[in-house]
Amino acid sequence: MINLPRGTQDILPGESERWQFVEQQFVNICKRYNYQEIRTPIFEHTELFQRGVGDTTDIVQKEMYTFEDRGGRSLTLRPEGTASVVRAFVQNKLYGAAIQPQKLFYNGPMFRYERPQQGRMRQFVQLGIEALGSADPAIDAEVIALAMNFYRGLGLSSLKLVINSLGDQESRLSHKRALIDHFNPYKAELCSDCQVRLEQNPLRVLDCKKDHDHPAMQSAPKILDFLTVEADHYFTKVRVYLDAMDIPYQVDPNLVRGLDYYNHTAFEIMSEAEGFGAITTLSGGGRYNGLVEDLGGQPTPGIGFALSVERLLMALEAEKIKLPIDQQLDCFIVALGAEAELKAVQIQDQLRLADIQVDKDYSGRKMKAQFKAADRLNAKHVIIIAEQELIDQQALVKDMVTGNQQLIGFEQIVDYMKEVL
RNA sequence: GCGAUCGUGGUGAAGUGGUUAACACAUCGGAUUGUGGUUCCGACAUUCGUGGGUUCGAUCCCCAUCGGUCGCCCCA
Repeated sequence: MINLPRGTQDILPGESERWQFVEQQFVNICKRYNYQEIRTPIFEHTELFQRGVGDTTDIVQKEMYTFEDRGGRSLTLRPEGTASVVRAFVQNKLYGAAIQPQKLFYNGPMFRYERPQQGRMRQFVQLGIEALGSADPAIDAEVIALAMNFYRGLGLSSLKLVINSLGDQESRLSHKRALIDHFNPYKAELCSDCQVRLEQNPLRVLDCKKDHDHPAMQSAPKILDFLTVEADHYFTKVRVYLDAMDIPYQVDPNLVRGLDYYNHTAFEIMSEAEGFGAITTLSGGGRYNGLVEDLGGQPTPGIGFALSVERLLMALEAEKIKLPIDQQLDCFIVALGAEAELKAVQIQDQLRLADIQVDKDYSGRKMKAQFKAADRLNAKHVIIIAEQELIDQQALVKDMVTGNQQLIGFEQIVDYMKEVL
């Protein structure tokens, strides 16, 4: 037997309905916020992620599914969605479109080579949005609002929204210098990862879990103290908009996202539900005003977020939220004998063309077993066709809830079913 | 990359160094030759992830390997 690759999963009937529902709800909310779907390839040139996500990130350094195709090109299964969307934005000249900002959403599998655990798969599905072409703080708030309202609309309540500002380039440079000056005296005491981070990306030292309790961590210079007047003003406005929409949040000055392209607004939404796994992040996002330029486009501001469907379903489970999914079948046809089978197939087809959901037995089982099958499928009605029915040219239609049955002429079945359903 | 833990029929799950591997559910058949969710009876693992070792003998002991799960790191 060949098993599926580590860190992947089959989503089977019974479970797939939950995925469909959640994905449909996401499409609906995106429509309400006027975001339109974009579909990009599942793999891209490796260079896109190296440049877009950032060479120093864990994603690029150790988590990418990279392979060479037969033409010798280095390709990579996308580890996240933003780089591809921005690439498409530049390549298709969407910056020239009449409608600005371009408000896009996507839905699809992402791939990262990691050890699987609860809430972390090698292939996982992200739903995300990107708004390109506006540097208005109201868009930042809109993106956050869409995320929060999506979760709340599904019934989740144990949510924590954490936001921070990473500032503009000037803010970050002065902060970076301050961080290096601050940590250098303690460099030997930090974990090996952090010693490297201090060289490459000092900001990420701040969200190290190992050194979290190191005294130098508590006293480290906060980015918020280094924001330029403009960056500070921007962050304030984002918060004012969030307040106006009654979206509660916490400012966490240590929130640093793992991807290099972020600046200004960064946020994460976590579940605080009991019984949730060790990983609590449901989604994350932020602003990336330099990314379009980094990927060869004109300077264009952008912001977006992505959420994991796996983790969303976990959160719904943890909060014991029942999704409105009812597995029912309008009608099941019980047929006995070859001639009846033929009639059954004919009637079944007519019903289906009339937009009625129908199934029948395909194992030549006895009536009792066919009824059992109808019952298991939660059929609302059973249509019986056998010897006597063929003679009379009418079928026995049984309401499975009340148990009532009625003889209906073959020609009238479609109309009758339409009426009772 | 590191750590913990587990691996018995379609599923869940007991079990022991030694002639028949509990039990439950599901499935199928019958009681009821045209009627479901109830009941009763019967059927259903030459085999205990894979390979090797110890032993007269291993599903049970040892080693290796593969796989699942959870955690660390990091992240969605």
